[in-house]
Amino acid sequence: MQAQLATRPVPADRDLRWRPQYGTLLRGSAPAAFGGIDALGTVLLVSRDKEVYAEGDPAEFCYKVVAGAVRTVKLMPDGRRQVAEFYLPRELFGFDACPVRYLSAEAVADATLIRYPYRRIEAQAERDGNLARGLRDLASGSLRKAHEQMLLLARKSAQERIASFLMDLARRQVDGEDAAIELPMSRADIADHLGLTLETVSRVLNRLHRDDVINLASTHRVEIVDAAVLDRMGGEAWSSRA
Amino acid sequence: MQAQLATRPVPADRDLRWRPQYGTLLRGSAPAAFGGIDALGTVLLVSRDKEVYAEGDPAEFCYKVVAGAVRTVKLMPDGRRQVAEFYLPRELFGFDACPVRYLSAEAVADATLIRYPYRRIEAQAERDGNLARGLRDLASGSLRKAHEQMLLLARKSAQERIASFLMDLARRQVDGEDAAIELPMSRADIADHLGLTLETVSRVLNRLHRDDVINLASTHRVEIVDAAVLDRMGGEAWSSRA
DNA sequence: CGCGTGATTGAGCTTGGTCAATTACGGTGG
DNA sequence: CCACCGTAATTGACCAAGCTCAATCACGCG
Repeated sequence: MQAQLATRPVPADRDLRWRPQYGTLLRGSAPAAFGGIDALGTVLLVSRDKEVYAEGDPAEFCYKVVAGAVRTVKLMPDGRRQVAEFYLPRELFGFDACPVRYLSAEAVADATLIRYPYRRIEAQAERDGNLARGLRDLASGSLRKAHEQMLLLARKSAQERIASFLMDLARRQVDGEDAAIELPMSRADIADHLGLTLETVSRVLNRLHRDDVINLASTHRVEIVDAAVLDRMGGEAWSSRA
Repeated sequence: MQAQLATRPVPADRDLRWRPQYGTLLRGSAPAAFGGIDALGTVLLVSRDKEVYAEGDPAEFCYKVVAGAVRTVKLMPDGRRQVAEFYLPRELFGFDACPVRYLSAEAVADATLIRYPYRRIEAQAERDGNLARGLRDLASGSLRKAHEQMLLLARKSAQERIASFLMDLARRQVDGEDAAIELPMSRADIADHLGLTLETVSRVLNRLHRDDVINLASTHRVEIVDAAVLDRMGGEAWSSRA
């Protein structure tokens, strides 16, 4: 449902708007530890390809994705690009405890976000040990993820990268319908996340389709036909969850 | 001097030993914010290729390198390896706020470390705001470094990777003698850090030598002949420091 | 119904990997 | 002090995964 929203442009009269929060949007926030922060947030709509923040910006806010999707990006002067991470509904980003952004964040598809003032989150964390632990877990989680991505980029084949990526998305997907994955991002985005070209991404996806490991329901929707095979393709000795 | 120590085997009667701290070893600890923690540490000697900790270990301690060098490593079941980071004298590692190690740490060369109990560091940070900020900076620094490495692995050529690596080492080197870098690690270690093969590392280093950008004084010692060129080769629009 | 962006597919090509010697170096023992 | 030995580094020849360039194709939107 919210993926629908992701693909259809919001009738925005401005690229970047914010409004007082809606209680309903805030239900079911990510880890329980973050329950207390919703009251601090305001809703923010960002349309496709618009920046949430830019490299070099002061890091005053952090965010939760409600709908749509966000990518964090690092650029080289000549245009080569690395998509550090995608953020899906319910996920938090921009929580790095740094004074200045070293990545930019952009909406992959029209996105609904909640924005929290960093200062106030920190203040809250002073009082709420649970939240403080949540923040630390978030930080250590990002670092762990980054190191997994480094292994992927340094040592995995194109097919292994795609397989790992799809299984990761499948695990993070909100809905319970096991086998279907929304891919709100373009092939180019995937390529820049996995250190490949968009042609290679396309080729590998279609090969996996031909080999009946996945089903390309549409360009932005993949159904996993054989999760076990896909998982094994990813290389790492993952931790189960059949 | 301490690089010397790195290459010459310590006459260790045991692979892994610890002794009460030596005051003299603790001078000039990394960022000023960490001044207060020295009293909590004990000295630890680890000989070449021995583990400081393993993936899966509980993360009870964190460390400072006094002499020698350490690498953090991630392995795939089939043996493919990624060296996440090297740690040189004065640098801190193992400070990730996670309950369990997701990387292993090994001595690249015989190393002298100082080991701090994580709990006590945290307790200290409760009282010492400076230290707390130091820990946060360390975390955000690692994340930033990891993302730079992701860009390197995903998008840079072999030559760019080597150039970036050498400039990074040069900047981190302790001594003032500008142009000389100690490379305590093997070509294979470098390769596994940069997502290359050891043959490619060797070829590129020797090409840079032939092109008079660097001078291979010995296998483990590189002198930078033309830092500006090397820097430019690295790709990123670095932040100066001629 | 047509148009434009994004995806797919194909045909070479390049960079870096593989395999295989050969060389050099540090450490050891005579 | 020097010869020897084992490991690590270098170098070469060849190979292949994935990139580049270039058409097509197809889907979503007006």
